[in-house]
Amino acid sequence: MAGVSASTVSRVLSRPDMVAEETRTRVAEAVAATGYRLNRAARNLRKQRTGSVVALVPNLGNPFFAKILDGMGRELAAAGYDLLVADTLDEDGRHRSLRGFLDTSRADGIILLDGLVSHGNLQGAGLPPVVTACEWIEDTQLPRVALDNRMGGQLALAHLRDLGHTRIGLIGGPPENVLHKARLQGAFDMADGVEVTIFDGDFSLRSGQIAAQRWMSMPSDERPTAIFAFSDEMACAFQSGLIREGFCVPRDVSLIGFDDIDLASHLTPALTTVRQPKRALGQEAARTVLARIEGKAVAASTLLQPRLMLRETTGRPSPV
Amino acid sequence: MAGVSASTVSRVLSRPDMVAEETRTRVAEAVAATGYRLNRAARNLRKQRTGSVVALVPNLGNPFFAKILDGMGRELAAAGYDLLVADTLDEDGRHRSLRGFLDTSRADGIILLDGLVSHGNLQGAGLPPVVTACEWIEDTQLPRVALDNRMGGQLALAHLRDLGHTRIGLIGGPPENVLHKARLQGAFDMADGVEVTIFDGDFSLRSGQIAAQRWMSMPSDERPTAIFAFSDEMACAFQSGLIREGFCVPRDVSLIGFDDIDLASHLTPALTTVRQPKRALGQEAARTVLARIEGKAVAASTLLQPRLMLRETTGRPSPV
DNA sequence: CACAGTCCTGCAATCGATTGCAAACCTTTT
DNA sequence: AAAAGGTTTGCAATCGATTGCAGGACTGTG
Repeated sequence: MAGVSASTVSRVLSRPDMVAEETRTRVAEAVAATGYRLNRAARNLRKQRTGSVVALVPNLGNPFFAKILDGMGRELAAAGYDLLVADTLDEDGRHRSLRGFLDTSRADGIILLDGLVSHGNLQGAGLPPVVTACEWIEDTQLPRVALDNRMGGQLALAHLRDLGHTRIGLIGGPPENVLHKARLQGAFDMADGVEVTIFDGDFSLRSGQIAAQRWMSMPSDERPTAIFAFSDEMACAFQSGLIREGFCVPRDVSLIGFDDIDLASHLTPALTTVRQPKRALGQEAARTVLARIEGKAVAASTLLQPRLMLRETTGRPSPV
Repeated sequence: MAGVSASTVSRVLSRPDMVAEETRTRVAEAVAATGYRLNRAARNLRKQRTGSVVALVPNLGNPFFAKILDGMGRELAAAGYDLLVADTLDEDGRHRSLRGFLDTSRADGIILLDGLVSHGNLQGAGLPPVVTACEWIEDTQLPRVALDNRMGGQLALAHLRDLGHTRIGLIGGPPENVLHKARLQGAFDMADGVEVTIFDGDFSLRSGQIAAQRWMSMPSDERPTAIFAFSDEMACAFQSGLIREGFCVPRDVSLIGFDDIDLASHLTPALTTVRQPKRALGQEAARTVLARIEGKAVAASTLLQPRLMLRETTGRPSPV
């Protein structure tokens, strides 16, 4: 050692101003010389905190969540917190128990990105603060950070309607999904005088492909002249399904997606879509848990604004 | 309590067979009734472990890594470990110090997915075991889990050559990148009698776009008749850049990518590419750290096999 | 009945950092 | 010179689970 007690070392590291100049440098030298590293488990035990935040995502492999986690991770790292990630779904797509994560000795805060978790699990004393992000859980008081999905739906549909489309198809998500419901509502807000057809979907490429088949199988005078897909993946698969069969976008059908994934602008034709500020969502979610961890009050709901990205897949309906 | 000491409770939870049947149930009831939760910080302190593994990735937002993390996360969760993620790069793309993570009180093991970390940081006693995955660090003994990138390069180039191409362009990665070097080597292994042109790249969409411009600016009798891009993103941007100017794939140029991202098969035309088993890479990396954590010996290098995914972007060179 | 052998449980030390309290030292004022 | 105030440091308790060791209870055998 440097001839001082452990208390002093601790103080040098946490509140250096409390320690005399000379002692401080002596300790600092000893720390450097011995390569001393603070033991986090001991600190956590004593301080009753963990220094980490858990993000619970339905599917870690989804690129959309990757961008969100990126924003989240940076914000947390800047505040000195670690980011722990875990799936809410097991290999078979069933929700697994989250009990293990809802534990103050595991994490100081939880960011939940899955809206289909039963809120029973999130009740009770002694849990770390929970914030929902991107998705949210209905009938619950948990703070929410999300895109204004309803507005997103409005933007998309208004755009198509403004172009003159009166038969519009929607490729939605799972019916229970809150994003699906909110976007649907937004779409219907703007659907006066529009005939809306719903194509089932689940945000995946596969379901976009299926929607394409269904569209092509419809009599041509009944086909929607425009499609609003609730994810870029579905839009992309829809588009490629059609092009593969000789249809042309936007000549035969206008198409608008949702998310604005990086690839959207590099498709041919480039995909018109509703942009979600993904990194900003992650950052805002992180800020919100951090505030809750520090016991500050936070807004019940933080809505970020979507933006319409006009590119090449939408146009006026063909005459006739 | 249930009328027993803390020791007994601890034993019920960790080695129940050591405890009498009756005591065990009594304790179990008390645990259920009081909602007792074990404090992980205390356990970690006592056991000198953390129960978590850190994955250090160059860019959390990259969908490619998302898939890898997915496989990794599942494997680790099954073994009772948490997955912590952190970026090796700061907002400006500079490498930040990893000292903080190389600490046994932070994590029991490290999976490093960035090949450009100077190995000086990874030396020294008292560090948790480090395993490199996907990328690796040259001149170092760290265990590696990666795709056989050289083989991937061979597959791609052999395919193009077999189709009859003799002028082939490569869109590479950053020159220092180990993946770039390995794929390049593989490509040259098969380049007998082939005139190879290198287009600079960095795996990003943007660089694919730039390569497209360069290709189009070449005199048509000097243009490579086939392109091998070292990432699907670059291939995709290259393709869209060309199509946008009225060129046709594979009529005017054959194109093969690398990775097999989900979208590859939903582009038009669908992208021929070299598939990386992304989840398997993550799993294998996880298994390897776990083995190292348990002190087992592991292979110095685990290579997974790439697979050629034949789709629509490659064909024979046009006559003339 | 005594003794050995099992089985179960509690005692107490331990992991390493933090922090309230008080002692020690130093400066300034009366 | 003594009292008052301020600064710096160490002492010792604390966070909660784990585990080697020892003692107590119980069973079976000679």
